[in-house]
Amino acid sequence: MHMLNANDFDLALSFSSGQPLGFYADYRVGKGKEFLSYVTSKGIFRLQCYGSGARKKIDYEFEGGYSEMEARKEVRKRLGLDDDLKSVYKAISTDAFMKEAVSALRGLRITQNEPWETTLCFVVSQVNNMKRIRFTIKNIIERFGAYDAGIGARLFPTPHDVAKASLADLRRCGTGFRASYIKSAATAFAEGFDADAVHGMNYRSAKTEFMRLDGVGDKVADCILLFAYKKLDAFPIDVWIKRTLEHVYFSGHRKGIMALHEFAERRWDGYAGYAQQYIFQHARANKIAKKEVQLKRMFS
DNA sequence: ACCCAGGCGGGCG
DNA sequence: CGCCCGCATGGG
Repeated sequence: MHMLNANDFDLALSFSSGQPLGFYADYRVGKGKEFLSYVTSKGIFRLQCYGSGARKKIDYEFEGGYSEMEARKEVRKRLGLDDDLKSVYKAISTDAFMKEAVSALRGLRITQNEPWETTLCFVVSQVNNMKRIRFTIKNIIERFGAYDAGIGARLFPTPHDVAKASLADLRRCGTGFRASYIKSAATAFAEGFDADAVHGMNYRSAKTEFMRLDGVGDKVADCILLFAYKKLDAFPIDVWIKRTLEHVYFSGHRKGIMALHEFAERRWDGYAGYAQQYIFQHARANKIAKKEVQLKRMFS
């Protein structure tokens, strides 16, 4: 068992706020500890989180193709432990709404996941809900991941594993109309799409590169850049973000996606991705702007 | 019976 | 560019 210090890290929030980790990891609470386990394409990690504030600790163990140093780096990176939250909070606490969100969600971090895992998760996420996204991703792991007898579990399926699946088999995982997008993205990753090269690109170029994949548009591309490449200027705009920005900053007036991108870039320069995650989670937790939408619909 | 869910691609003007 | 539609599927 190895140990890490994890100041200002809230595992439950980071896990449950719609990030890839929350789509394929297992999480539970007990005995004053939180437990998290997740598979990668190379192995498995099991974590225990305990303590609070500046004395927060994480014990972890791993199996699979990782050296001690690689495993430690994997956990720190995966959980976002090296992010300087003080700087983040300073940059995104631009108004009363953001201060309230930060105050309510202190310790929520942006996780960093593998590009292929993240792509699969967010292609599956489109016009879908959290519960079914988790259901579908777990089905895909169970059905297509290679069984590792040493570990006693299925690893996260590689692009090749998924590319060779039939559309019908993908459908059986609950993917619905996204099956062809998934197969197409898996094929691209398996046949030379250079996911590693994207690390060295700026946000704009990286986004253009990912949007060439069938089934990856503006929103999914931003999710991949944020949650796999940690490009903090990425700002995924889903229905919640759109409604909430319109509600909080534009008196409820409707705005186009591009206008909202420009707004976020100006307002949270360099940290828009973090702002987005706090807006998303805070809006959902409090159903902000949702009742208003329903009322409008009733009287229109 | 309807609406909604971390959208996207294609067609139209 | 903008808007509108269909795309599976389960849950309120």
